[in-house]
Amino acid sequence: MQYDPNSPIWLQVMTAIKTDIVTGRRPPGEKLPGGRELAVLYTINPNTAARVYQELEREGLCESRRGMGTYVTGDEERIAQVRGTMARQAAARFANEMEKLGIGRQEAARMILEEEKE
Amino acid sequence: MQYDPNSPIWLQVMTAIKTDIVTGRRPPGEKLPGGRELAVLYTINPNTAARVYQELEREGLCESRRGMGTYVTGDEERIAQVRGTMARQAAARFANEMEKLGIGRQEAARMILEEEKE
DNA sequence: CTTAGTGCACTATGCACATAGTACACTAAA
DNA sequence: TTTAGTGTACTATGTGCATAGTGCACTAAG
Repeated sequence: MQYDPNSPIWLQVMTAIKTDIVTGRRPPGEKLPGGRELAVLYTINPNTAARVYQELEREGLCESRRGMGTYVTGDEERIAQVRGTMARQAAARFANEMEKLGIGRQEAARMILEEEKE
Repeated sequence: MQYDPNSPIWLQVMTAIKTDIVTGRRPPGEKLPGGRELAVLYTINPNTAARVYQELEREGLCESRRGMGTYVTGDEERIAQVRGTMARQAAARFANEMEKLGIGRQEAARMILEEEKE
């Protein structure tokens, strides 16, 4: 994984796993990799990995049990709620950025539809 | 101005001024506030303010002249180019985020058009 | 020449992040 | 009971960001 130096690594890894959860790639109740294993998977420090799970737990997306591991929450309503929030926030941020650039919603939407994939 | 603690302040202030330049709120050739004055305007440290101008100069959006101050570049082509890049990058980032959430371009564009303003 | 404003280059401190390493408590399985 | 895997809690180090403060070189205006 490629990391942006202008943003904390724990936040970037957290967002990646968060996305896996809300899209169902990591289903409710599933066991997540152990802290030490996560560190290897994402080439980060075990302490940073622990931070990732702490923050995910704080958002109600997973539960850590000492000696057993960390699991995706079974609260599907919460997961759906977070997914909606993520989408709405992304849209709001984009609309805001474009507005600051003096580009209206019509034009912004058009750019999304016609955008080239690189 | 409100600062996001998960991103460097110099980058946030830089983006703000960059936006002012590409939208014409700060026209080509205009004198920008002095480093010490900028620090007061944005409630940041003079060193951080200096960093902002250094980075803006590195992007070819302003020119600093010792003893005279910092000025918006007169290269209007460069300004237009940066504006286009900012818009395209914002669109690409948004489309990518939505794709990761399993939301297609049609739906993403619809959200932009129908998004509520808060 | 003097002065004010400027860019620019330093030193120093505090903090968060990321790293490395160690240790302990707990759980499940052999 | 022993063992492996786990979450959790420490200490310690290095780095970048942001802060504070000082000083110097340069420019334009008085």
